[in-house]
Amino acid sequence: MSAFGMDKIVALCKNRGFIFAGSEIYGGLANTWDYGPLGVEFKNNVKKAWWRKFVQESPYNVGMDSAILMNPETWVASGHVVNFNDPLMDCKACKARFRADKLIEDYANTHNLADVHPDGWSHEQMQQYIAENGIVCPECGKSDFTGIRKFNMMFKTFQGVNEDTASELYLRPETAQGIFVNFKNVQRTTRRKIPFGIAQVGKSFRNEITPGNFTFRTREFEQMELEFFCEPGTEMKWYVYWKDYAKNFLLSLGMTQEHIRLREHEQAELSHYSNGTTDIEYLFPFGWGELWGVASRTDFDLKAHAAHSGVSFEYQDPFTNAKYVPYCVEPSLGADRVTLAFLCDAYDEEKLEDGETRNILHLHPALAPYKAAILPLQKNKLGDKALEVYALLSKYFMVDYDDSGAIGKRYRRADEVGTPMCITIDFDTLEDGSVTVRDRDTMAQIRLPIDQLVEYVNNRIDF
RNA sequence: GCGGGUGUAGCUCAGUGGCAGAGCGUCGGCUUCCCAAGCCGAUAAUGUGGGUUCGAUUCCCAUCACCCGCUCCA
Repeated sequence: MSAFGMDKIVALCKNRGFIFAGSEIYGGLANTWDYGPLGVEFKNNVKKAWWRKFVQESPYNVGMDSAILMNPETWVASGHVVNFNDPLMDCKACKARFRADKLIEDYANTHNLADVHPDGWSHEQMQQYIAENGIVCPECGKSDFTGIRKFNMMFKTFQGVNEDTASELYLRPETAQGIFVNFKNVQRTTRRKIPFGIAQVGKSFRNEITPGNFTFRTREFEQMELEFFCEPGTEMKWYVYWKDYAKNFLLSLGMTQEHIRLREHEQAELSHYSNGTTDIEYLFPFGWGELWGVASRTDFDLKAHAAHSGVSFEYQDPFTNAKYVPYCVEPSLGADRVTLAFLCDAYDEEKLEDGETRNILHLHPALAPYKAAILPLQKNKLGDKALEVYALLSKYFMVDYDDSGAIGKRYRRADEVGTPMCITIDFDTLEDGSVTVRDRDTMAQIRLPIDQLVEYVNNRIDF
């Protein structure tokens, strides 16, 4: 377990403008969160870092940004319409909740009724079967259920003016399908040869039954997904490759190694489409939580869309002329989750020699909302010079300017939001054009000419 | 969704059936000028909606939100 509770993280986020509760003035809306001025910088930095490693610096991958609203047939093909749709019923006596199809399956199994498969049944059929066979609540043994309520994890909305079934749309529950349906477009226009990948960052929506743990599980969330296409038979090599690549990404941005673990799914736990899945988990204050799902998905997705749309997703290898539907390895990362993980990992309360405590975020400089704080040691006489330095650096970086209160207090303010460098302007600055750069983590101070600051900060934020 | 708990200032907490308080923070002024100094001043709150009452932040009901546990979870 981490040393600090989530309440400390939430309090810091609220106090310093990282994350606010959503729609607060109207009494809030459960489990929605708004990123404030510092939070949006921080999260954008996380996304930029991911994009740099997975698109910009990758010899294999290209990016795209697909629409949230997609033709509903997409979700029929992907299986989400069927599998994201649970028939729920509650026991009125003991308030326990069950899936009606599971109740019937369990009943069929214990009574050796091999030909009872409720998968394709209507709700009326299931309800009638439960009543006729006197299926009882596994919890309390009574037979007093509510009616079946359809629970679909996908958010539904309407396109156009008519709110009828024909204009029904879903908000995408994952970004991946937007990549799959564009596979041919991207491959043709970029002239990529297998193996190559398509990356995307974007919002997804799932009507989770139980969200919670701050921004860890919300109904609206942002994903950073890569769909990597390779030749069948090579997928295990790439599966291992991206698993390592993903873990190294977290480590290169300073995440504590002991707070990361890779959990390989058991054979029985694997989804029907996967022949290998690993969760990269982080040790949050509330326990281990999944950050990154790395799954070998075989040719399930492309084949499903090919079958449903009638469009062929066959790829012809230009060297061997062999034709095949590519296999896919999918490392899928939660943007809000990994941002929260970096935040929890960076949070610390340091006891100082004088007995005082300072709150500090040891964020990697690449992720910190502000790269530097510009602090004039004296407001009236040094303010103009300090604003010059601010103008110079703000062309390239997010920097803060703070001239209120004692210098020590301003250092603490900067420490608390993870600003890695504090640049102080003093009376010598007016004479020789040099400033003091104070390091957040070591508190060490060095003297630098103003014209070397941009290069210095640039080196510090590299990863 | 179920059970329990909690809602007072930006934060942490007092308090009362009859004018709602402190510390911290924030802002302004004076002073100081390299690690939360000091003084002066300012700032702002009873989650929401009903009910009982002459009067409710306080008592009752509902609702919303949050926390803990359960349940669920591509």
